[in-house]
Amino acid sequence: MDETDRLSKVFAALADPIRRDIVARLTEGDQGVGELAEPYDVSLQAVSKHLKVLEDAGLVTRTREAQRRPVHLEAEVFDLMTKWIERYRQQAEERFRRLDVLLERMKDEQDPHHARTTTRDEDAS
Amino acid sequence: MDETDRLSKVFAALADPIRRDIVARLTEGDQGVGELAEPYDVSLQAVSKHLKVLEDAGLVTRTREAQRRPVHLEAEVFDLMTKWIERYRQQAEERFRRLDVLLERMKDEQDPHHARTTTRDEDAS
DNA sequence: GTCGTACTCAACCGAATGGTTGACAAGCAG
DNA sequence: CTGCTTGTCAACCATTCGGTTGAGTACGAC
Repeated sequence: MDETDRLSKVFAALADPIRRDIVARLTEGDQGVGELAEPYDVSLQAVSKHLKVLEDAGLVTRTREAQRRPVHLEAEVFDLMTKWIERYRQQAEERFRRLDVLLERMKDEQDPHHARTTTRDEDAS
Repeated sequence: MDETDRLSKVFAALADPIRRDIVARLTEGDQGVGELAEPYDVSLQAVSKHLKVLEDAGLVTRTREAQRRPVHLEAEVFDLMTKWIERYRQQAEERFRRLDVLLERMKDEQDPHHARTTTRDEDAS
């Protein structure tokens, strides 16, 4: 499984509110499937499926401890997302910064053509 | 649309590799639908749909400029994700830090029961 | 061994997703 | 007005997704 694929699975896993909530609650410590399922108005099997999705995304691992199967959060995967987001956020912000500089320069030059249809997109191109 | 809903849509939008790539390319500047569609082996209509998903998630806005409809990246939405991720990442890391302290204390006390079946999950519970 | 606990697996179902093609709309260019 | 460009909308289709119920498995308690 390559990184693109992994990233897709992580984002898809966190697209579901129940799964996001499970991840949130797991930061408090490992929990069994039954405990995790309790707050939601769905069957235990449904939660078991959600956990499989989280596991496939690498967000969670499941071990065995007597009859219980404690679920453990693997927080390192967050890094993958954070890296992706930060990379493009920074690029986007850099672009906006350059745009601001450009606009500032245009203002300084007192450009008489400045009054023409100045849509944001035209400025940015 | 509440924040949970919004977050779900953003994550879902970025779960698709084509949509992630479009977002990445838009950091270079606004682009028309045709330009955006060119690299992918899917129809223009398919890309148009992808853009609608990104727009519904608030990641992108579409304006009109003659026949073209330039697509513009709204980088602020990244913040929503980053906040969510960071919150739980930090909680998770805090928990691991506490766990490390606990383990350290156990070691210091030279606990003679330490040799029993020591799975990672047991340690964490 | 038998019972209860804690789950998972399998089959099914309706809704959503990602793709297609075909028809339509909005705006220049002649 | 006609035609070309640039997209969108609508209908359809196969696959995936999130849920269900029912059966099965793994383990500890008795």
